[in-house]
Amino acid sequence: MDRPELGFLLSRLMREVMAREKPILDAAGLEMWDYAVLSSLADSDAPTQAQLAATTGRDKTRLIGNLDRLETQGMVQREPDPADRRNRIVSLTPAGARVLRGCRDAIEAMETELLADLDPADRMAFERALTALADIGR
Amino acid sequence: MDRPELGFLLSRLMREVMAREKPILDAAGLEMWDYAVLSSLADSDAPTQAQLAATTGRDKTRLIGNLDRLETQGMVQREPDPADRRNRIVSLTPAGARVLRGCRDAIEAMETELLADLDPADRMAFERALTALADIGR
DNA sequence: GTAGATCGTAAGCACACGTAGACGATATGT
DNA sequence: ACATATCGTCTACGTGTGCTTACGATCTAC
Repeated sequence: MDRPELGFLLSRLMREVMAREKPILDAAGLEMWDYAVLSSLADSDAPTQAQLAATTGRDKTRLIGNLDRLETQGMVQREPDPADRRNRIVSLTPAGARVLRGCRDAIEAMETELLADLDPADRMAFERALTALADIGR
Repeated sequence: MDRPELGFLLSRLMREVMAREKPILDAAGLEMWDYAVLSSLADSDAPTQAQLAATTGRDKTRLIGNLDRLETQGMVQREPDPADRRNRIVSLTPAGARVLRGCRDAIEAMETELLADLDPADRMAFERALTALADIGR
């Protein structure tokens, strides 16, 4: 008997998660990538745009458009790096942090509901294993 | 402390899995989608193209090109459905099944290596939970 | 000071995607 | 019989994607 393949299971689950995230982000006026950027911004501090692109997995040149939009929406600000003025340091504004907080709460609630049917021990092992595996690609 | 988000963890892991699958599929001369089609073909029997598109998540019109290529490569055949001649029933040829078998073995080996560092109990719980979760979207 | 690398930005490219529209062949409802 | 719907196919469109190149500003090495 074949073990079902990791890739297929992951893509199916991913599609489901994204489908459930979309209405939440729509309500906040955010694209998927915007949210990824905001979220990554809240975790790492004072990243340059190149670092931000690397951590989010977004192309460096594509990131610019997202930042432009987020900046005009007042959720993000770009400041020159005093240490190296080629860099632009991106940071969350209070408004951006507030929007992000709302989305995160809603998404966390969605996720706990998604995982609710699992056996509690399996659920914790799942989160633990997933966290470990996601760090493999550094 | 925030629980890291499911979507981000999944996308990171997915990227890693796909990166490791790519050389295997390249060696077999298959695209990602080709493999998904072949694999789905091996599991469900006598699907029409519409059903195949639905189970793989591929767009109906995009699937046509993949089937064309796979058919000229002799891995797949399309036959009219005797019960409803509007349908075309897609099936694996022996050659297609052989190529698929090779890829599946290689990918399974890659996956066991990927999961090798997990605690055995966690690994089993992870697979169990992932399988259950992937079925949520039917 | 000069040469070379790096950062953010802009513009262009080729490609994959989903969607929609049309078409012939076929099936179904009345 | 006729109208309507479905299936596979093709074409066209708009969009998102990564990649490449170029540029000015800036830093680093020598």
